[in-house]
Amino acid sequence: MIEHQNTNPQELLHSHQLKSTACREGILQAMLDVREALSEHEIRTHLSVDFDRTTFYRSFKTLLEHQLIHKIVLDPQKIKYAVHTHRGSEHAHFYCEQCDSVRCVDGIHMPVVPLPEGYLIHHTDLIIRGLCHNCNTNVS
Amino acid sequence: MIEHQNTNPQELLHSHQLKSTACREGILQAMLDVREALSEHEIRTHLSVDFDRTTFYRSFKTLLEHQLIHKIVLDPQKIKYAVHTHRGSEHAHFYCEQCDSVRCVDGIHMPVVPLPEGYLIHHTDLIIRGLCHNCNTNVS
DNA sequence: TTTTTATTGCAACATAGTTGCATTGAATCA
DNA sequence: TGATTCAATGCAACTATGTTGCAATAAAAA
Ligand SMILES: [Mn+2]
Ligand SMILES: [Mn+2]
Ligand SMILES: [Zn+2]
Ligand SMILES: [Zn+2]
Repeated sequence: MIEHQNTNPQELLHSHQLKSTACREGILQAMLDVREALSEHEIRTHLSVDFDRTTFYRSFKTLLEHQLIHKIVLDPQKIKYAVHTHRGSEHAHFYCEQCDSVRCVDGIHMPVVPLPEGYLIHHTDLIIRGLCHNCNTNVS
Repeated sequence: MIEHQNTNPQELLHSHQLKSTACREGILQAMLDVREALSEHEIRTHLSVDFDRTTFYRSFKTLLEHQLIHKIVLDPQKIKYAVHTHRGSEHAHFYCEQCDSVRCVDGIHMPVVPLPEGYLIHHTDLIIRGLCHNCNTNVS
C-alpha cells in the first residue's frame, strides 16, 4: 500500500507558504495521526501542549484559508476538521451517528442539481449520516 | 397555480397531534409567510410577541421531533429552519453566499454513494452554495 | 372545581467562534 | 551584535446557538 508523501506538518506548512508554529503543527499532526476528522476537543486531547482557544481557532482559520484543512459542520455543536489530502477538494463525508466519527469519502460524483435559471454554484456539501461498518456490524 | 392547503399553523399543529401554542404558531406562521428558511433571529423579528429564547428553542425542538419543520446547518453560527411541505423529506438546500438566503430545492435525486461494505445510510444532507438568481444577475 | 399535565420564563451553563489589545517571539536589517 | 519589524500568542470580553433545572403559570382532564 502506497503511503502518500508530505505527511509531515512542517513540510505541509512550508509547501503552502505558512510559518511552522507549534499550534499549527500540533493540529496537523493530530489529524495525520488519527486519519479521521477531529473536533477541537479531540485535537486538544491528542496534543501534549495546551494552547489558548483563540490561538487554536486562529490556527484553524489560517489552515482553512490556505486549504490545508477543511471543516465538516454536523451540528452547531458538532464540528470536525480534516486535512486536505491529495483527494479532490469536492468529496462527501460520512458521519456515524453512533460512534460520532467522520470520514472523508472519495469516489462520489456530486449530483448535478437542476437549479432554476441564473443560479451559480460555488460549492456542494454532501454529508451522509448513518452507521459505520464497525457500529453496524458489532450490534449490542 | 395550485396553492397547497394546510398552510395554517393551527391546522398544521393539530394534524400532528401538537398543542397550538402562541410560540409554535408564530414560528410556523413566519415560515409560511416568508417561504424561505429562516434563522431564529429572522423569525423573531417577524413576530410581534417576544418569547424567551428557551421557549423558542423548545418549540423548535418539538416541531423538529414531530417533523413539522427541518433544520439547515450552514455554519455553527448560521442556522436556518424551514417548514416541511408536501415535498419529499430528502431534498437539497441552496444557500446564497451573498444575500444569505436558503431555499429548499426539489427534484434532486440524492447521489448513490459507493460506501464500503457494512455501512448503513440513514439520511443524506446536500447543501449547494453559490449565488441565487437575484444576486447573480444584479451584479454591482 | 380540583387535579394533572404541559408550557413558559428565568438563571445558569455549554460549545463554537470572533475581536481588541498588549506581550512575546522569531526573522530581518543595519 | 543589536535594533527593528511583523507574526503569533494569551487574556478578556463578546456573539450565536443551544441545553438544563426549577418555579410559576396556563391549559386539559377528571
Ligand atoms: Mn473531507
Ligand atoms: Mn428544506
Ligand atoms: Zn460508528
Ligand atoms: Zn442571493
